[in-house]
Amino acid sequence: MATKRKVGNLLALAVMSYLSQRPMHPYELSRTLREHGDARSIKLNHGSLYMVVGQLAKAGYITELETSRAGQRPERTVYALTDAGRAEFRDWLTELVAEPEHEYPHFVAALSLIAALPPSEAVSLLRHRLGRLAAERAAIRSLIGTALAQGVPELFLVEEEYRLSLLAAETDFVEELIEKITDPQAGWGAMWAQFHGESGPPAQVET
Amino acid sequence: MATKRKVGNLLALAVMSYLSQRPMHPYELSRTLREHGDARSIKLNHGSLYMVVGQLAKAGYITELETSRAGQRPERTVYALTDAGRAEFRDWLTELVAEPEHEYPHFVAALSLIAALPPSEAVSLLRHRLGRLAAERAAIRSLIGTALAQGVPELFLVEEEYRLSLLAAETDFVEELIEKITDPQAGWGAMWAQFHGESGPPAQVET
DNA sequence: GGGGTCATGTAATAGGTTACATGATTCT
DNA sequence: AGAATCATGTAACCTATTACATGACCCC
Repeated sequence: MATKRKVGNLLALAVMSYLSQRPMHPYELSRTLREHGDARSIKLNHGSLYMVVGQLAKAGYITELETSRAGQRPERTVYALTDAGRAEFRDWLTELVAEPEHEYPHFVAALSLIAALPPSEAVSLLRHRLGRLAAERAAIRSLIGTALAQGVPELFLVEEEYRLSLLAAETDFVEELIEKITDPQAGWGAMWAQFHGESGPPAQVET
Repeated sequence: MATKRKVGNLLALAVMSYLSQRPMHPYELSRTLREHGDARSIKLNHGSLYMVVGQLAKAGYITELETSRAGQRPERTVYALTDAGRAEFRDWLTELVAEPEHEYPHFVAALSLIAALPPSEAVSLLRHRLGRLAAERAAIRSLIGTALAQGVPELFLVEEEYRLSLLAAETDFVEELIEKITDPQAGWGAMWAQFHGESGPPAQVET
C-alpha cells in the first residue's frame, strides 16, 4: 500500500517533480502548480502545500537551500531536492504508473446505494448526470484545444485525455444503465419499484 | 461543494442507508458493510465508523435508541435514523447520482508527471499496468459471476459493472498511449527522449 | 486451558483544511 | 487615498487512521 511512504500526499510528488528542475520557495511552487494546470490533477491548497513541504524536509527528501528576503516581504525559504528525494520521486512515480490502486470514486458509492431511491427518480437523476457529463467533456476538449493551439505538446495533456476517456466510458455506462432500468420488457423497474411502493413505472407491473 | 455537508465522509451515507432499514449498533453496521460488499465501494475502517456515527449523532441525523447489554459483552448502543437523517440521506444520494464531481485519481496524477520518466521506461511501466488491469477486470468479472449465481439481482452489482467499464476504458487508453509513444513515424519518443538525454532516435524506442 | 479470533469500543497521533495575519503592489 | 489583490506564511481546528484494551467464544 502507498501508505508506507513517509510522505503520502500526492502533492508531495508534484513538489518533488518541480524541485527536480530547479530550487524554489513554497509560494513559487504554489503559483507554478496553478499556472501549469497541475492543480487539476493533484489537489492543491495553500495550507497543505506548506505542510507537505515541511514533511518532505523532515523526511530528508528536500533541503532548505537559502533564506533570502527581498525588500520587506516575508522571508522566502528556498528548497532543493536531495538525492534521497530524487530516488523517492522516481520510485513513487514508477509505482503510480505501473500499479493500479483500488480507489473510491463518489459515483461508485452512489451506485452502490442507488437502490434506495425509487427507480423513476433514479432515472431522472441519471439523465441529469448525462447532461453534466457532456458539459464536462466539452470543457475538457476546449481546454485541450486551446493548449494545443498554444503549442503545448500533447505529451503534457495526456492526463486530460485520460479524463476524457473515462468520461466517455461513464456516459456510455449511464446510458446503458438507464436502458436496463426502463426497458419495458426486461427492465428492473418492476422489481425495484416494489421496494418503494411506487405504482407502475415501466409498462405495467404491479403485484 | 460536498464539503458543505455537516458530515462529509461517504461512510456516513452508508450508515444512514443501513439505518433507514432498521436500527443497529455500530459493530453490526461494520459487519454488515463488510459482508454486503459495500466496503469495496466506500472506504471502511473500524475507527472511522465510530467517528462518523458520533458526527451523525451530533448533527441530529441519527439518535441513540437504546443501550443494551447482552451477557458480559461491552454495551452496545443502538442507533436509529431521524427524520432529518432521512432527508439528508435522500438529498445527498440524489446529489451524488446527479452531479459528477471533480476528483483526483492517482493515475491522473501519475500521467500529469509522466514526462519526468524516460520514455522507454514509461512504456515498460505502462505495459506492466496493462497486465494488472487485466487481472483486476478478471477478478471483478468473477465476483459478479458468483454473486449472480447466488441470486443477487444485477441491480445490486451496478457499481462493479461501472468499475469494469472504467477499467476497460483505461485499458484502451493505455494501449493507445503506448502506441503514441512508440510509433516509429509520429511517436513522441524523439522529442521526449531529449529531455532525458536518452539516445534513442524515434525509430527505435522499443524496449 | 492457552492461543486465536470475534465483538466492542476508546484514546493517541498524524494528516489536512480553514481561518487568520500582514506588508507590498496595483487599480480606480 | 482607499480597495482589492498578491505574496507569504502561521496557527487553530477538524478528520481520519492506528494503536490500545478487554471480555467472550471456539478450537484442539
